[in-house]
Amino acid sequence: MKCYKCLSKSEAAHNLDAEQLSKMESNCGQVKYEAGEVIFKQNALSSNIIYIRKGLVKTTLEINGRQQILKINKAPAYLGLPTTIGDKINHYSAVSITDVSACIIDINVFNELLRVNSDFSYDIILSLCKSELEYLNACFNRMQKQSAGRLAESLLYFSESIYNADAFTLPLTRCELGNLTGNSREIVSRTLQKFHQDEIIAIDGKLIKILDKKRLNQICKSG
Amino acid sequence: MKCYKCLSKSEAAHNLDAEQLSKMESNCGQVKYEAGEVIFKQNALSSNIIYIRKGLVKTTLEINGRQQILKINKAPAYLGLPTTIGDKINHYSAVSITDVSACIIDINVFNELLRVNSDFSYDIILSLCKSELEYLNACFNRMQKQSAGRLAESLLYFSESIYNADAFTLPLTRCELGNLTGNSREIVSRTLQKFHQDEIIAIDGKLIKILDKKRLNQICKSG
DNA sequence: AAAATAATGTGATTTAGGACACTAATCGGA
DNA sequence: TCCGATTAGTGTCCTAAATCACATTATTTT
Repeated sequence: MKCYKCLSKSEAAHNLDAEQLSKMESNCGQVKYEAGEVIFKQNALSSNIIYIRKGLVKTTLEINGRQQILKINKAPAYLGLPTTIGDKINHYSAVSITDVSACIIDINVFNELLRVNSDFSYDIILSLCKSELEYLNACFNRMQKQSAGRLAESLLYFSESIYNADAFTLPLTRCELGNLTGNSREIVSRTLQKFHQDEIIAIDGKLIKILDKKRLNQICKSG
Repeated sequence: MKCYKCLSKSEAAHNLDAEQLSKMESNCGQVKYEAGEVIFKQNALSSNIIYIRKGLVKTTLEINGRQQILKINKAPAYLGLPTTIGDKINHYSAVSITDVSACIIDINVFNELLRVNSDFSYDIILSLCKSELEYLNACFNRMQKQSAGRLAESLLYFSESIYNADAFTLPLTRCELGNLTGNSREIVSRTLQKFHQDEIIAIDGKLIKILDKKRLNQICKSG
């Protein structure tokens, strides 16, 4: 597919002219991943920028056998800008959690585009800044809140930022939800159960419906 | 002082030509802060980029009366790029923890420089990427390790990244060290005491000397 | 130098949440 | 359609760490 008529082009890529787009196009692979595939791996050499056109991807950090899900990345989004530009090796892994369509862009071409098109590079700066603000928020959330607050935050995040719906199918297992929120699998189970009992949410396996968003927000905010 | 002969210019600013530097110079204030002064405040409108030429600054996030120190920023460094470029209001505060010399750069001028000089903007992208990788590391550190591991990490950070010395004067109170590492004041006291008893460090008030770096590293890594 | 304020050290108590052990359910493949 | 393998729920126990409550020191302030 040609980049210039791509409908899921990134905000930044709208600043590229025909020549620059065709340059990108000829150095860019279009790939499809099924759910659960590794897109790139922590500690591997990083030589590509990934642009997610469709789907959800988790970025994870693993040390000493312990795994932390850093973020749920939703299309459209660049993946691994920091880890590809900021260092030679990947500081984290990326794994698809739904079916994913992605463009794999050569880092050298990407860097060249950053050099020649300042509108493009400014948009990249913007997105890096916004992503950092998100991380800081998440950092606070995880550090200063306790179990229920962190979990409430995650549910609201899925509802508001990922699915834009009160009811959704959680794309993660309880264990992964634990890795995302810094809880054990058991605590996730119990806390969700508790929310269910209190009629804040309804659960049916992975299907979750937020019944009392106000109360969930309160739990999230008060910690 | 003229920017073009400034010796503590940022890496990025070395890419600016004479004209661009003079543009920056005429829209830039040089300010000195004593330890403990607020440089910018969370929730205030953000209209300046701060460049720290000398000193240490803590960035802090406060919600519901709970405070989290996000990072100890050491000169030379830009402060608040994400919060100034990424949003209209500051998502966090910055407070000097030593005497600080800083340049206050108007955001509009800074943005203009990003637009006209792609080498400058590439270096800014680089520093944003590196800073994000640092945050991710810190995030993991704080999430997955327990008290002693987090504290060990902080001591090593001060020793290796801030002071480049085994002995140093901690620039934070026990309480602040708690806010940085996600511990209570009491646990910080007790754990430092414990390290002292085990002859891993020597303490005299704020003076800290690392005696057994190997063991401290091990505590840091194993969590 | 005295008084006020803030920072630190320490014991006792409480509690959130992790670990383990097991059962039940659900999924995915041949 | 059956079987092994993940995934989920739940009770019990235990530990790390927060909190409380003071005692004790530094540091400012006047």
